[in-house]
Amino acid sequence: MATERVQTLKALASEKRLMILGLLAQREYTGEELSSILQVSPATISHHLAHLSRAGFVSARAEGYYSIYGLDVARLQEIADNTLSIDVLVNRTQDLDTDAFKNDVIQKYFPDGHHLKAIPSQPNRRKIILNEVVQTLNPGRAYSEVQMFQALEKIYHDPEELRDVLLSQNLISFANNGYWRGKPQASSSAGAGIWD
Amino acid sequence: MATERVQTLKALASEKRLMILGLLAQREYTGEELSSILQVSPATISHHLAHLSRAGFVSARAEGYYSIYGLDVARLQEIADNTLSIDVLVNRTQDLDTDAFKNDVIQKYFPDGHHLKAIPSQPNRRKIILNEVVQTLNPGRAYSEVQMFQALEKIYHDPEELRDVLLSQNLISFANNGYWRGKPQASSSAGAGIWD
DNA sequence: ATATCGTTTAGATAACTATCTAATTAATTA
DNA sequence: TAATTAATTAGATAGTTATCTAAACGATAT
Repeated sequence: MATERVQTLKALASEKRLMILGLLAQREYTGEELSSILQVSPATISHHLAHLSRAGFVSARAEGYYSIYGLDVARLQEIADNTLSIDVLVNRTQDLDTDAFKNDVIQKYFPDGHHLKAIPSQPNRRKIILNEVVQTLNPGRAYSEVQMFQALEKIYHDPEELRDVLLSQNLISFANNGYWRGKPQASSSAGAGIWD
Repeated sequence: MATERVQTLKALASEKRLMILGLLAQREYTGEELSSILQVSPATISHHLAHLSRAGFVSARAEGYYSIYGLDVARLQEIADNTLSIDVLVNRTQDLDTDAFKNDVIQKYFPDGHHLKAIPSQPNRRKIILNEVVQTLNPGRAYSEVQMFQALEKIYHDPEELRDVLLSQNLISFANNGYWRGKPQASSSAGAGIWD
């Protein structure tokens, strides 16, 4: 079943029902009157009114064997204000996994979770994947040429290509004789022995 | 085909499409991203976006072989303000024949257009029919007992009953020795010879 | 009491909608 | 040029909805 807000909008998304609302906005009507005016059977009118009633737009009052229907004007305004506001729409996306696309891409390029199958050519995929690769590097230290090679070798069959791509995207940098994740760290007068 | 306003509301009356609107309210998305997040095929996303696009809520911009979709915030507000306002709803009832019920009743009780089949027992039908009967009387003159009998005899098989019912509903009155349609006319010193 | 009346419910059917897969298109990359 | 990619369109199917007729219901009228 659909959620309440969709049921509410579906109640409105019907020519006949909008006409009923328009009529009830002017005065109360019985079912048989609506049936004559809208040229549909009483059963169909009953169906439409039940729909509108469920959504809270109209209320019925019994009088003899008549049901007399009236419009709840405030409810209409409430819908216009609340159901279609940006805030409400945004709020209802909270349950969604907005990282789904990112995760799908990662899943596809790291089928086993560790080894990169290929470097994506499309910029959006490439950005996601390279960002994932760079997570495996330590941001606080320098990598020698060999160390970077060894680190990337675990991930990809062509470490040098991967390194060059990371460089070109400014995800790693080269400074003070070493590679760094992101921008180079403020060097504490680097010398021999910084390669742990 | 449904009217434009119904198409617009139908575009909104869908959980998936409301979610798309909620997402697009936050930033632009491509179709494939929406496909991942909402867990439906790209074809289905395309279908939903076409729907929203037709209703004017989203617009697409091509970038490479991507379509990048964005939300028209003003359009949402416009819908909330215009489609669901009482004034608009009332306006759209102008095309309806709001006398349809009355006409149906008249048709049913005057099958040949002239002779009243029966006096309805339900107040709403009775009111319509008696009002129709009284139209056949001249408002500017007095009717003698016999004249009233003759006038109603043309319409109904029991003129006396009809006359009494009209009297009880105050649709005719008795004053200055004669019957009048509605309230009695200011008599110009009535005497013999007023029975034309 | 019996019949009548407006409404509602049940059941059936036709029209519509959401969704998928497959084919097509337009653009990009190798 | 050939292969890949995202988007769209076409066609099929399952689920939903609008509408009708007929039956059931609750109240009124004869």
